[in-house]
Amino acid sequence: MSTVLSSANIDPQSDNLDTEAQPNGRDGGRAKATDIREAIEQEILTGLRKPGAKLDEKGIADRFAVSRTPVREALQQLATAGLIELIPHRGAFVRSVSIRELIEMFEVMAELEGMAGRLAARRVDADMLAVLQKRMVACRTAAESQDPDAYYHENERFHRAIYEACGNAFLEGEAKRLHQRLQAFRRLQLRVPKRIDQSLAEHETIVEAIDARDEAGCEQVLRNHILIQGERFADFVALLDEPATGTAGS
Amino acid sequence: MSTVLSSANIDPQSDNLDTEAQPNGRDGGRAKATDIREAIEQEILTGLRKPGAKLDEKGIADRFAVSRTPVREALQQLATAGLIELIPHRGAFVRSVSIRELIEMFEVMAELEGMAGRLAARRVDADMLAVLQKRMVACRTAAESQDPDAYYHENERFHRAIYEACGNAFLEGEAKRLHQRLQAFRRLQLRVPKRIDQSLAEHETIVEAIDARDEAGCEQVLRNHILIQGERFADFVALLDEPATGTAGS
DNA sequence: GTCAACAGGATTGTATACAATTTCTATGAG
DNA sequence: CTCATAGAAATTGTATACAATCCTGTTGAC
Repeated sequence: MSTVLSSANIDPQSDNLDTEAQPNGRDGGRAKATDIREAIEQEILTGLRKPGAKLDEKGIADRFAVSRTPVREALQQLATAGLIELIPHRGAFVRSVSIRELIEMFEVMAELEGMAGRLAARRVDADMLAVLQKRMVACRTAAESQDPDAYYHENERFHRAIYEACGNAFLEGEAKRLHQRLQAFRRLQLRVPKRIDQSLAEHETIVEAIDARDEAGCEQVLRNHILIQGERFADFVALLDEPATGTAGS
Repeated sequence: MSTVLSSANIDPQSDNLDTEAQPNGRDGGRAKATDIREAIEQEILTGLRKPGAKLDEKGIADRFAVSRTPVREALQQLATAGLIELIPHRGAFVRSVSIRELIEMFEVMAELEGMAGRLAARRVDADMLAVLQKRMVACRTAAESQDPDAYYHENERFHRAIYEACGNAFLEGEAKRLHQRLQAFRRLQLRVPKRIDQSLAEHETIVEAIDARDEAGCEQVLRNHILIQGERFADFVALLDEPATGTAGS
């Protein structure tokens, strides 16, 4: 199975992660299946629930003060989305993402992003271009503030703007889905010192290419923009390797 | 909402499509949630269940001789996969695919296929190449038999072989998923008279490109190979237009 | 001391019961 | 005759109960 990121068996993780982890706002809207799905999804993507960790139905049900029924529906959805694995009669487990699979995902992401950029360069109108430029400026501001989290956020919005500009709603959906799936890793990746400056420079090049209606150029830059993240990330994990690695047995 | 393919309101479709439509084989293995999902999925993809048609929980449950619980789980999965739409307190409906969305999906499919071809040309080994050639020959045999269904089947296997040869398991999964999603439309598309011959010729070009390790060439041919299907299909529906079109209001 | 077999407990999968919401139908006003 | 409204029937969403399966700890044979 090769190396795996971020092990489970660190903490039994009693599944009542927090007593305060109530759904949305006060109990105004009782937790529906969708709320539960989103909550757990977020916990997985942010790394709160570690790969390999088991998701206890009863525990989650108790935490949200509902029965197991809506919890199971949420788990079904998460399984179809590929975030967890549902083993019959054994339970639900956060899927372990191997380095290999992660690189593969970045490879596909790069292709989709490149495609979105190419289409955006072909189809963008004045309004959309203005939005993109605005998002890019926001990225620059965030970068200057030297706050990785702020940049992370603006970077997110910038890329989503590109998806939206591509004029292909289906592609937009697929790209957002995969983007979200990778978000936890992308975040880590931005810690690398000079990466933010480089990322920002690439953003500028991307917007210029779209402005110039340079389809091939935009595709190329955008694709590399993502691929670099994948490679950098691979380097990153190759460096630590031991610490948080190896789920079952290294 | 623009034009939509294949309307629902043709037949109440009493949801007991068939009394004989029992699950797998005899009742040896009782119908689990997965079986139900696959059965319904197939019914949707083959066009048996038409876009907009409602999926009655109780009806399906009765048909498979189970309670509503596993049926609901199956529906959840299908909703996440994008095949049906789950409207709260209203029920599950087969998603209507607009022509626009369909073209968008073909556009993405073309990109993924092109990518798979490019990677296959880069990474293929002797064994995989042999498999591809074998699949291609099988396509030729089927084409010569003038049997659209036979060709459809072999065509399916040929494309899956390319996905498997690309060396990116994640891409392979995504491509197969989308491919399956489009299978119903692809099938229709092959009815066009000379399309099979042309498709076969393209297959031969693709294998040659992979054999020659011509990444760019293979990507190009494969991408067009899919895009043509999308365009042809758009032409196709534009032709009929009226007959089986328009779900809510034209 | 090690390993296999078995019983008990715990957890998942399914069925049934009930609550919440929507849709259909009938009634009556305008 | 049309439309709005109220109530009944049907359907979805959730909770609870039960069945099937798996995990754990103990016992006993070798």
